[in-house]
Parts: sequence; structure tokens; C-alpha cells
Amino acid sequence: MTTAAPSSTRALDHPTRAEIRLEGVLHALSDPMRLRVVRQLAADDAGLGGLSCSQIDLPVTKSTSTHHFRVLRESGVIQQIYRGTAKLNGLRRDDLEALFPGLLDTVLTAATAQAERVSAP
Amino acid sequence: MTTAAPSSTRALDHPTRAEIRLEGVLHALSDPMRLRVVRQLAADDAGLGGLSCSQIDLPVTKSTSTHHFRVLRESGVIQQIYRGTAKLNGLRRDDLEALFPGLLDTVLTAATAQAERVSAP
DNA sequence: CTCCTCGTACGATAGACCTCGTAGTACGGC
DNA sequence: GCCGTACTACGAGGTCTATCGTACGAGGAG
Repeated sequence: MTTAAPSSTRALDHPTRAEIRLEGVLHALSDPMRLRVVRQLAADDAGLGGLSCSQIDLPVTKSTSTHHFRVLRESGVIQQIYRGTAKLNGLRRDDLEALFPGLLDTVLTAATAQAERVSAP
Repeated sequence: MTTAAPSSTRALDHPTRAEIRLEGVLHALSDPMRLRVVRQLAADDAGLGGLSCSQIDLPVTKSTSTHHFRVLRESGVIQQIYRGTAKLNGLRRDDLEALFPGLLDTVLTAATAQAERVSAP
């Protein structure tokens, strides 16, 4: 069938706040590619409301990107909304902060520190 | 044996502080069993200097326990020292705090919060 | 309308991971 | 010296993951 999909607004499945699990979040963040995504989203976070998938630079194919975005979404780390042909991604800061206070910022700070440490002379 | 193994003090391979990677730590903490180990070690941390493997209660076989302890050690989360026939485990709080300030405590707090949330009525 | 871009779905593959069981080594007690 | 305890090593099974390639639907640009 082509199936009667309500095409007005394609909706995506997100876990509710209560469904977000710490192990899932940690697992999502433990992959270098996904950590990279989260860092880029965090950098943008202050200025805008979301980045499209293609705005985020990853050294993998599109299929793999889609996979990582899905893992991030299903673990509750990011939120995805369709906007025309693009899909906007944003961190679920409020939910994460309510569930695990300070976790996201601590991980982001740690990631930045490590990046500087690794690339340091 | 024939091989001259210095049996005086069996040494275990630990990563140096500089070798500890954030992704490795997050991955180590993203497994429920290992998170459980870390929580028990943290609970003991104030009182003693280490718990033997068998003092930590895990619903898996010993082989599996050994595996998880190894992952925790090789990722730099815990330190292991032989003491006679037992092996004492302790968190590497200083190293983790130096590399990723606040990370361990934030995760431990989050784990406790989630445990209460899940088992709550 | 036609095309082009954005992202998805599906299948495939190779590697990692969690779990276990059995056999083996190191150390302390008798 | 002999045995029991504590943990390890090795191998195996089953599942999950990361990556890719190709083919497809949805929406804007011309």
C-alpha cells in the first residue's frame, strides 16, 4: 500500500521523559560519531533551535548517519522534527537535566577537555 | 612453568591516566552489571580501600564477572590489586576526577536517582 | 511537470559484546 | 604435601552494532 500515511506531518517516535534510561544515554554517548553529533548540536544549541542532519559533518555515509541519529533519538538524547525536506535535530536538554542533573554538561566538558588533550602538542 | 614469571606480585595491566578515553569510560558505565559494580564500589569507597570480586553481588556467573571487571579495569574506571588469593577492586576516583571533573559523581547520582524512580510506587 | 536534494528502508557483512561452561593457576590452611 | 577457595583463560553460542550500498518516498526549485 502505499499505505495511508498521514503525510501532513510525518511524526517520529520519541521516548517520553520517564522512558529515558541512563544506560541507554551512556551507550548512545559512548560512540565517537554520536558524541561528535552531540557536541555539534551543543555548540549550536545556544544560537538556534536545531541543525539538519546534513549540516552535521560526519565521516560516514548517509545510511550510517541515519542510524546514529536514530540511536540518539531512541535513547532520548535528541529530538527530531521534520521541516519540509530537512529534519531538524536538537538536544533534549530539559529532559536530560531533569532526569540526570549535570550529566550532559559534564560529558560535554569532558569531551572538550579530551579533544584538547589529544590534539595537544 | 617454565617460563620465569615473577610470581612475587602478579601485576595487572592498567591504562595510565593519559590513556583513559571518555568513550571507553562511558561504554564501561553503560552496562547495567558494570554500573552496579561501580555503585557498590562507590558505596564502599568511603569506608575501605577495596572490595574483592566475590564481595560484589552480581546475578551472573564468575566468568562473566571476570569479564566485566576486566572491562572496567581496561577502560580505567577501576583499579585491581592482588592480595593473596583475592583481588581488591577500587574506583580510580583521582584519575577520573582529573580527566573528567564531576563525571563519576554525576553518573552515580543519576544512577541512584533512576533506581529510586524505577522502583518507586 | 520535472528534476534535484534530503533523508529512509532494506539487506548484507564483519566485528564486537554478553553470557556461559569447563579446565586451569595461584595462594592460603590443614 | 594436599585440598579448597578465588579468580583466570579459552572456547562457543547468540545477539547487537557499525558500516556500507542500492533503491525508494517527500518536498522544494526550475
